[in-house]
Amino acid sequence: MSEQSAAKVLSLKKSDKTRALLFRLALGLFRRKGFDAATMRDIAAEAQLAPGAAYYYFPSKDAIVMDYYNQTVEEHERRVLAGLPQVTNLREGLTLVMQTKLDLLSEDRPLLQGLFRFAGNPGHPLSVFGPSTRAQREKSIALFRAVVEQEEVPEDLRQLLPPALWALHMAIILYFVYDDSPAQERTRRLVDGAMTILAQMVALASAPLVHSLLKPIRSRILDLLRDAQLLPNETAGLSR
Amino acid sequence: MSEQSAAKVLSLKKSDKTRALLFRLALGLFRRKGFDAATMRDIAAEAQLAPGAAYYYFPSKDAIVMDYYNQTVEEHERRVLAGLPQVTNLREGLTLVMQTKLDLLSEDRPLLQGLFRFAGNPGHPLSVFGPSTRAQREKSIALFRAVVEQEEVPEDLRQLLPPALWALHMAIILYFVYDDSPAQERTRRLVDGAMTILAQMVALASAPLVHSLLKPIRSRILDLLRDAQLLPNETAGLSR
DNA sequence: GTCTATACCCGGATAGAC
DNA sequence: GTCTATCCGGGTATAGAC
Repeated sequence: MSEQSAAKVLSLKKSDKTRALLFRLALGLFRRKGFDAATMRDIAAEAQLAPGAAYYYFPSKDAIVMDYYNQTVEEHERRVLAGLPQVTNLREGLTLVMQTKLDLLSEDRPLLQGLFRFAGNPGHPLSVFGPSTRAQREKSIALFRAVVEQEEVPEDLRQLLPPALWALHMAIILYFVYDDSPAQERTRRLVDGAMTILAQMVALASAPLVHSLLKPIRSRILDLLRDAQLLPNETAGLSR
Repeated sequence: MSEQSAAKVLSLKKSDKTRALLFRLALGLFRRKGFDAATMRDIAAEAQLAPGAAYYYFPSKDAIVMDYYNQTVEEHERRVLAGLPQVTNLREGLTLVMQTKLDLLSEDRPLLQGLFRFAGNPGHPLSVFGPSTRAQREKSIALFRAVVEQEEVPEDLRQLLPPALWALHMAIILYFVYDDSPAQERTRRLVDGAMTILAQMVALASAPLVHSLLKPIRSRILDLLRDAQLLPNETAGLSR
């Protein structure tokens, strides 16, 4: 390995610094002004660069959001894995995943517009439900799976819960974006309450008697979701 | 009432015709090319008008979608009310509301991007979850309520179900937008299956024994949703 | 390889003419 | 009332300076 490439790996080249700076300033602007109002010109200007310079580092405005999305997913994974050893039951595990995510996004509500904007656009690379974000989506679902698998949970619930929880988590983020209570404490309470109830329902559904009683209905649900390709079997999620 | 205003009411003035024409052509373009790709210039050109002329009839491109939204909600209500007398049980009622909606939207999947685009933007007038679309949202929820109230359903479920079903219906429309199976039959099957299972679960939860068993958990859910302002009490939905 | 200056172009919107 | 001409902002492309 040459000195040069060693330097590339170890210390940040100038371009990396500039890129990071642009990214940081862009996030700041997105947060302060919202995704639409913050223009590429603003971003470049804040870094005291010409507009074109920004395009040297990011092929498009969306690409910045894509980076943000990736970074968020990775940081979420890191924090959840760090907290997982302290978890002793399902409720705590679910709460960990959800609240950690909200911690991560706490400042980013105006920015999330940029992510939701394409949620209804199957072809768009930034669509959170689309094929191009499948890797991130599956990483997210895997976090829920990790939490669920720490428990003794019936097989069908093990399959069902992770994607269902991910979907719920998307809905909660949407709620979070709309929540104008101070520090979004309303969302926080909702999460705590919902996770408590969910854990109770899972426990109830897992109790032998109820479990066998509900067996047929659960397998019908599984069949339905499989047919709808909503369970990550061979083809995952809405992504196909 | 003067002749003039009588004429205004009875027959369409030229401007009304032009407006209707523009609206029709706009929908056609939105459907064929998607919301983004269809420009106001396209729309005006198709009506053989100058771009600015379109703005005489619609204050913005979004306004066309707003009209579409209103029209859809109203037509949905009309069709559901027409079908309601034939409904004999909850499953049929739920299926009626959902499938009728899909019938209505069957050609409009590319256009729905225009509606979903602002779903994550609380301030935007077109946001389906926002305060400005509250009237339409409540009309929609009322359809579900009408269906639920045709049945003998416990009080707490009566409160819970309509908004929950509306939320599910939004999720299904999202699924529908992503569904590339021929004629979206996958969504159709999903709806049929989901409504069947839902009706079974409601029946199960209403059975006296199970009902009292589940009483505490249901009331906890109600409290939670009320605190989250997700039930249309004094303040409705995400709309506040 | 990094960046500036500038231009392109689209498309939503508007001022004002007929 | 209806429409033409025009504006303006912003994402993006590019030519070339350093």
